[in-house]
Amino acid sequence: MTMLGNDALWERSHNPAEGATASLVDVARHAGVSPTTVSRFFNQPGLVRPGTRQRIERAVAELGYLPNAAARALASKRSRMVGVVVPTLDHALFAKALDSLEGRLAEAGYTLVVAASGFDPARERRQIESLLSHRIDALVLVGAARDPASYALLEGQGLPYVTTWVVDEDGRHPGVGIDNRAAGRRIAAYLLDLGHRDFGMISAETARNDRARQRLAGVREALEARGVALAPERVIERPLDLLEGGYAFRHLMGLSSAPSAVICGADLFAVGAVFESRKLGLRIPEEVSLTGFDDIDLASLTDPPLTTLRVPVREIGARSADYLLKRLRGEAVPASTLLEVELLLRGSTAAPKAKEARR
Amino acid sequence: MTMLGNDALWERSHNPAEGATASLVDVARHAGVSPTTVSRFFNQPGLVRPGTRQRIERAVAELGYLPNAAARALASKRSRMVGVVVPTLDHALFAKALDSLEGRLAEAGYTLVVAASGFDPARERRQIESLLSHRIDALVLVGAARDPASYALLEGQGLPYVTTWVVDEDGRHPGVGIDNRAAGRRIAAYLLDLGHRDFGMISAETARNDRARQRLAGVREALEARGVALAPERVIERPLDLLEGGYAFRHLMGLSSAPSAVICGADLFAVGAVFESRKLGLRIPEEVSLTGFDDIDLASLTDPPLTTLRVPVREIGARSADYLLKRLRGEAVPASTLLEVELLLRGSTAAPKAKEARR
DNA sequence: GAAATATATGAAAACGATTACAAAGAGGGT
DNA sequence: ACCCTCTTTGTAATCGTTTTCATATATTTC
Repeated sequence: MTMLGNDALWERSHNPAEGATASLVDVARHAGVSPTTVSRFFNQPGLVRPGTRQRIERAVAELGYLPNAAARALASKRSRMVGVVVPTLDHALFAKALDSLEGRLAEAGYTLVVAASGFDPARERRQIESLLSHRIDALVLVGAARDPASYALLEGQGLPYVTTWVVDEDGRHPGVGIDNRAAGRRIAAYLLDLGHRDFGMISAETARNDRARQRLAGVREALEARGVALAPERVIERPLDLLEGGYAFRHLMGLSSAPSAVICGADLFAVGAVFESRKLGLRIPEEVSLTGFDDIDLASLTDPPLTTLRVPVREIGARSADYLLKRLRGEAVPASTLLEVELLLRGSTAAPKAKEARR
Repeated sequence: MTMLGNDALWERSHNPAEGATASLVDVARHAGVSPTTVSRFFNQPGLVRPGTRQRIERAVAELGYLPNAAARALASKRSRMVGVVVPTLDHALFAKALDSLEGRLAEAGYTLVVAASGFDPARERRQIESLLSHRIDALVLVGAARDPASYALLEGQGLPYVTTWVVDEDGRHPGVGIDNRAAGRRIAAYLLDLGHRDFGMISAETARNDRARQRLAGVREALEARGVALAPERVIERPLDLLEGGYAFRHLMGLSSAPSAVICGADLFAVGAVFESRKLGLRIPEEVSLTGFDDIDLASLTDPPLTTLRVPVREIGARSADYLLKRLRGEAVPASTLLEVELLLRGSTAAPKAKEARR
């Protein structure tokens, strides 16, 4: 290790290769300017003269300087991090929404901090606390039903946040999503129009999932409006999973009077049901109509392809990001964004068999 | 708003409801102890007397105090955040691995910071810089192929990290994953043993994906070892997507001499191929054998179910977390963890048609 | 009951940025 | 030349913790 004596300043451990990460002060010294100027160089480069800018640039490169986000956050009270709490990452739709969310945020210089709640409100609250502790600048949540304490926390901090997948009916909380209840009504109405009167439904667990709850409620509403009942034993609630969809379908079709149409609260269930139908030797849609929800990739590939409601998942992520970014910039924003769901008519639905079409 | 004069200390804006988040100093004052003690209360509660502890507990509750992680990170040089850069979140396997990673880390009090690289090494490097800037305590990466500058950064900082899905052959980088090359050999050997000699392969884009590259290399090795060639036009590289698998399969089966076995570098391709086979009127495995890779949920549900190699995805996430947590605790850890892949023989493979079984 | 050892607490200096506020230089008008 | 304004740079306080190190208060020990 040769030492040439001409590098003037060597006050502390000034060795860049040492892993002793350089600080802004080191950069300033190296460039022969004040720390303030270096800070400006990063935050409002326009305010620093081109010549100075170059010297700083060089110092930064030579020292391999990386700003310390913690110090930054502490001093500026902005962390440039956005938090998100999803029920689970192990679900294509959440992951897809996250992907577009992350993309938009990264473009804007924000980093995404992720936590999973496992559909548990108490755990969600703890995750929110943890994120708040990290002083995130904004927060993305899924669904509207949660521990009131969670909302209290957010409002107490005045933190910008959005609820996604849903739009709060009372407009109390900003949201980017769809009207799950209306969507439920829509798919039920479609099947009613086809002539169906005997329904079964496969739903995610409504106790822990307000989207599922609303979809089910919408279906119920539409049926009741036409005087059709949906008996409790015709509604199967299961954890969201391909295989569970198959089991539930088998159960429904095994009832003494089997439904002529099965509404699934998620495509995953419906896909499972399609596979199961083959094992059962039941033809879809001839013997039973089947509908999904979400329009995952698979939905169009099954045999028959699924009639379903398309939920604009990536758009939910992107719009949530946009909403928060605008709020962070202090721009005005609509409280909520209601996205359209599209009814996709494919091969899994048809009029009920003649013998069933009463009335 | 009533004001009773008996709350002695009211020096600054001491209003908890105000959203003016209380600081540790506020808590200390409120509890009548020094900031040091409050800090201890959080970090080494054993060192503070039960009586004092209770007073602090109450002060914390009354003020709704949330520690400021930025300040904590700054002072302690530990952020309690772990970073991860995945190619994309829009892929069930990465999401699933992330889910188990997040779970393990959250248990241990660490928060997960997520970034996506879009399979672009330059973007990955930038994401790593951003994460380093946030002073993450550890980092999870996917795959082994990346901008050397990225590794330089990590080593320069002395940051604990793991590469996942792969295990570096030369042991230069700690890894938790499988031996993709050996897996490729394995599936090819199995098909060779069945008597196949005409192969096609559907692979993700090897230029951007070292896992795919290794799987392909493994297949090639096994074939060449038995004197079987894999012509370039028999290898289709496509973005990882269900539909692309179908297109590629159609293309392969349309070649003047179609392969008797198609090896897919991912189940997603294979599932797409199964759907496509139906459209083409090609029977699997009678007319063509098909294999997948990964064992996603769907793989066992298609008709026929897929012969594939099971990759222990959740275990990759969990073990990565364990590895990093141990390193963070300063415990000794094996440099790399090689996980087993399991060959699952299902219905999509069979001996080639007699006319083809030469030799 | 005094000395020695634990156990609990505190004072004050970091940590590495940002940000008012102040000051110095540059350019323009008269 | 002189004053004024605009641009560019610098000084010093601040953000909310952790962390030495020192000190005061219990608890043993003999």
